[in-house]
Amino acid sequence: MTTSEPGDAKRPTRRSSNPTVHDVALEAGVSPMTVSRVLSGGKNVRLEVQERVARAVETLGYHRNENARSLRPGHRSGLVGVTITNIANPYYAEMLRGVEEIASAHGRRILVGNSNEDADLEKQLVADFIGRRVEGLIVVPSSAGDAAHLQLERLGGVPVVLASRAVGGVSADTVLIDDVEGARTATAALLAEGHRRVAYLGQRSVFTGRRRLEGFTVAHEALELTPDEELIRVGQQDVGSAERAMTELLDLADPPTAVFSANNRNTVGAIRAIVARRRATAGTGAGGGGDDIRVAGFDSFDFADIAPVRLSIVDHDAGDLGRRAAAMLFDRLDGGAQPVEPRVLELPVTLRDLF
Amino acid sequence: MTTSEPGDAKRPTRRSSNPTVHDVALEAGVSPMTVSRVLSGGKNVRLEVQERVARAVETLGYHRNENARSLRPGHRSGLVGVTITNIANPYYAEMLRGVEEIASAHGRRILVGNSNEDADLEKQLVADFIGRRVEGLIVVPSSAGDAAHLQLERLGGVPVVLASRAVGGVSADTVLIDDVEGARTATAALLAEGHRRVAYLGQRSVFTGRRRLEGFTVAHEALELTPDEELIRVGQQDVGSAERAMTELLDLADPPTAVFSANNRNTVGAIRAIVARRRATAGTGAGGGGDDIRVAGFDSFDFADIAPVRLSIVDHDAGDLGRRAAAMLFDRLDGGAQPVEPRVLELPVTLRDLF
DNA sequence: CTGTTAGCGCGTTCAG
DNA sequence: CTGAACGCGCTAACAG
Repeated sequence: MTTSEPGDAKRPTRRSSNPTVHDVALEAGVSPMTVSRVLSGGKNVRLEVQERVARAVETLGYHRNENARSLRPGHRSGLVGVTITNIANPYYAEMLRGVEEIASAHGRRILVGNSNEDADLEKQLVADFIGRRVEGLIVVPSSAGDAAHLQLERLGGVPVVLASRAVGGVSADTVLIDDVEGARTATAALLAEGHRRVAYLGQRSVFTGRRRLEGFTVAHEALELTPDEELIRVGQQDVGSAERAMTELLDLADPPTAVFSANNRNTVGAIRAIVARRRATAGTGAGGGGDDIRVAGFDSFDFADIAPVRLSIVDHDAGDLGRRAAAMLFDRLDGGAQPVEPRVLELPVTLRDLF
Repeated sequence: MTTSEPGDAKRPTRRSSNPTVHDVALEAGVSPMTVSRVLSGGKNVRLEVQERVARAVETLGYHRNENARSLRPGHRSGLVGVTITNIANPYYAEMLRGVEEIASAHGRRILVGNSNEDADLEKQLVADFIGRRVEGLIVVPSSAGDAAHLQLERLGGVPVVLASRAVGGVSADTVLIDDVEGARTATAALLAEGHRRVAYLGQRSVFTGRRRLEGFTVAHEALELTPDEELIRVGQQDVGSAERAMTELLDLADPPTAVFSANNRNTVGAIRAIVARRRATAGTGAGGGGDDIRVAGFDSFDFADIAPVRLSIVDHDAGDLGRRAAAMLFDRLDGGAQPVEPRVLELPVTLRDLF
């Protein structure tokens, strides 16, 4: 044993490291336990002693070690894990803010990870979060790969809320937006105006994309129409590829007269293509394609209301999505007795004409 | 050797709680220490035993408790705290993604808090983060209130990197973008085109706002001009108020012929006002204000390149800001011997004409 | 190659 | 009103 200091103190007064209750106790001339008591409200401690301790805390710049604290039985970590497929996406950023707002109100902090649509990465994140003893998880599930790691049993009983997307085979609390209805309404509006060649710009591999394509199809079927496969373009992830896809559509022998776009990246790309075409054919009197194309799209964006096309937007509040998901989680965490079976919430959307 | 248990187990086999090394050890028929060894690479453990342990881990759904782990001396928490004035702002969202990317590459997770431009909230967040033993902090300092809590001494030696904004009186690593130069260049471009009544839309209370206004002023002074105070509008936080401010400017007896806007909210608002005015005076031949106003603004946005005005944009990469800030932090954390004095990095911007 | 001991910072339990 | 002891989960350091 033998660090064997001459004046051997049990604790060799470490300057560099963080001060502990012990250090504060020394400084205040009391026992660690008294410090602990003061820190948790000061019940049963003389006022004078409380002040002495408070002063010591101040002098030493003491911060109670939450990690050590959460080690005690019964104590919770105060942490919630959030994994998002792309933090930089303004939509999810707003969702994240909603989550943070509610978590904060419930005295929790959020650990945030970016899964980049990669199920393996997501799995690692979740495992790490559980290792840090998060009390719950909010997950925007990645579209690619297996999702077995989200099974409740695999999570060691940590409750999870799926946001924005559901996952096949995983039964958990889920908050979605009404993708099908939004897409259906928007498409129906285009068809009602008489358009019969309506293009679809979006995804098919992502959950929301599938649902929005379904709404697009359903709207057609309600009028006993069948969407032309040639007009369905999927897989564009960014504005650039969306613009190219739209340009291709405009170049068709029988181009669309309207387009429904399943997300704002595609909407912006489509409008760019339309504007570019309009400029190109400006003086020619050709009128070839770009003019008076009607657009409807999911999700708003900065300039939606002064876009130079006739535009309708399927609106919904990402912040609300985050708040609802968080509320659902804390309902399980803090609420009393909960129903065991998972709940699915589908948030409504509204169609807004911007012309 | 004493499993020593007729009746009394030291550990009463808790089903509900998370399994521990102890539980895994029991399941695998080894000691906790062996489990620990396997978990940290399996050095000096027979392969057969490793497999047995691995199986036990799998069966029990064991996750190593990182909080307990980080309690051991020398061990670090693997956490970095990030406070942002507004997570939902796409600009900061992208910055956050940059931070996450680098943190992830360095094996750290990020704790994220929203300060909402409130110094008190920011202080609480920072205190809480330190309580959780974050290894470092990345802070977008709030504009309102005192910032004493960001002093290195108050932080108990936890390194902090200030991002996007500096703070008076706080000397810490800082990553800024070149606000002054960006604003100067953009304004100079307008003046070079002959404009003599150039408006300013932005802030004065926020650090970046002050710097951008400075650039605006400097550009004028370089030509021995003085900006007209009447054309300087500050305090608009959102698109709506920016639009109103711009409308007021257009209503002046001697309206501006160009406008420099210090952020994208203001730019979008300005363009809206201009477009609205243009529409209102369309048939009248009055030409009153809205037409051919020239715009230059800080920060890009969705539709910048098809905006219906002559527009220039001061561009910079928020993701890069985040990556640089994080890199600076990890330079101190993981890099060997570091310079003690704080470093300030000013990222360049570029002016881009979109017409 | 494997197990035992001890203690990281904190707070509950029980004595004084 | 205050303090001592114990253990939360984990892993260096030291036996064996």
